[in-house]
Amino acid sequence: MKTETDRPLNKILAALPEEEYQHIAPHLKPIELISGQILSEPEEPIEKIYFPESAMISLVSIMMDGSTTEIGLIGNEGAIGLPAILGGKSTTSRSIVQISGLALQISADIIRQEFLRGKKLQQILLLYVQALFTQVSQSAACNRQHNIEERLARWLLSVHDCILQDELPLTQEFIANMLGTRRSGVTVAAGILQQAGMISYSRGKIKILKQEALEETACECYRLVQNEFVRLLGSRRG
Amino acid sequence: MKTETDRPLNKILAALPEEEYQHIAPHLKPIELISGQILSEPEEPIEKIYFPESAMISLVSIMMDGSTTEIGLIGNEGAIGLPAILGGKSTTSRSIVQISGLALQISADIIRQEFLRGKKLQQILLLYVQALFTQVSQSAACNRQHNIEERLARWLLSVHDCILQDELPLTQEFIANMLGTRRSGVTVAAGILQQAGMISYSRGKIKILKQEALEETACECYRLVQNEFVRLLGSRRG
DNA sequence: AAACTTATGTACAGTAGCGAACCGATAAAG
DNA sequence: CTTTATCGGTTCGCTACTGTACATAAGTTT
Repeated sequence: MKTETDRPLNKILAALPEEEYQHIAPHLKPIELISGQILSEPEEPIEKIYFPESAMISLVSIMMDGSTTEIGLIGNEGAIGLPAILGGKSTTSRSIVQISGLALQISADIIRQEFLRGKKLQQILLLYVQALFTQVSQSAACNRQHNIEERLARWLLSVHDCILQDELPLTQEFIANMLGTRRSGVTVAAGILQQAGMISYSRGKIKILKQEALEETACECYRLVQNEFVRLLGSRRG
Repeated sequence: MKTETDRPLNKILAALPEEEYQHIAPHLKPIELISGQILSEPEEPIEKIYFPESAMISLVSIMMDGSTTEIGLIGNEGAIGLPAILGGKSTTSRSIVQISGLALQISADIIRQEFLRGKKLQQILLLYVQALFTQVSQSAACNRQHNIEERLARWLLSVHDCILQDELPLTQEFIANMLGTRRSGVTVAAGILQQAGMISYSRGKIKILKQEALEETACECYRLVQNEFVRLLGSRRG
């Protein structure tokens, strides 16, 4: 009688056939990630890959003047440290934990080795690369075309999808760093959403009250990216 | 006595070992691409991959209101149609020829087959995916943080690097569609650059006069992406 | 309870870029 | 050579957002 192992919440790992999962399972190490923790800095060699279980991580671009802009958002549908697979060994962005939670850590070498076997893991990871690519692309256009209110709504929905809780531990200052705007700009936009009853917040705790209304307020980018995640990976995410 | 084949200008193809190149060479078909020509639309299945020789292609995001924003720029250092390799079969963006020239066309199936053999072609293409990813990421942040003048200078330098001519056949209208701004905004920014003697233009022909001065005017994104291309692929590009 | 820290609310002048229009210049077409 | 189309220059009121500053409120520490 064959025993099936309990599978992680992480969608990539969960989608692997038993045989492949067994290859890497012994090397997966559960790690508690804490909000604000930095997993990697620009130019820094990437030694570990993380598969989020309940944590949420942002990829952030940092300009010379110190301003920051989020370029990607990763929850349990994805993985941090793709350059280890693509071969570049480092990135030009920072990986920072946005929302505390668990992740499974594994050595970059081991995952790359398994990737190079060319089986299901490779297939899924490449599809995920494309999904993330779409997300980043859309953000590039979104940052150019949409205003703070639309982008804030989009972003809140995306985070909500990532962690599946109705209360998000996020200060406006933090959000401003992600959206690449002033904190006061976030206050104003958030005020409008709150006035309309879509969210409520106080001191770093934001509650999503009306998901549908938020989706109407958000720009088209939310839906577009979400659809592409579903198409490519068969699951939600914006 | 073994005959080495003449190699394409395209950097990816040029970097392949002879044996691998011979696998795909018979299937490469030279195609003349004409400015304005659309290689693929959002959601459209990708059947062909293009390796630019002298042409330049832009990846463009199109919003529902018709506004466009360039998210990526591809010259002879790269390839169009990566989703064929990543497995997604289509993109959410448009591939449009910006500057006429030659490209080598090949069926997506054949390149994917060769890619899956897991040799040098895979290695190079994955590195290129990362390089392009960096470019798009940086554009996302750049679109948020930098003004038209800086972005225009960056963009002109990037195009210049892509096609290696000092005269660029580009109307301001076209550029505006790439930068995601009004045409009149481009006119003003271009006017400043021309006043400063960095460029000159008339009726769709832009000349780069002072590369160095342009680089000082451009935002840091130009250098950063260029450096990353060099690091990953050993060649210039912004 | 007082002092401090952190998060949020608000205000306001200044600016970049939008949106739209119009005009002139140059090139292409008849 | 005249007409037409395209491209670039310019203007102008308008808006969103910046940059900065200060005020209030809710937690935290002492």
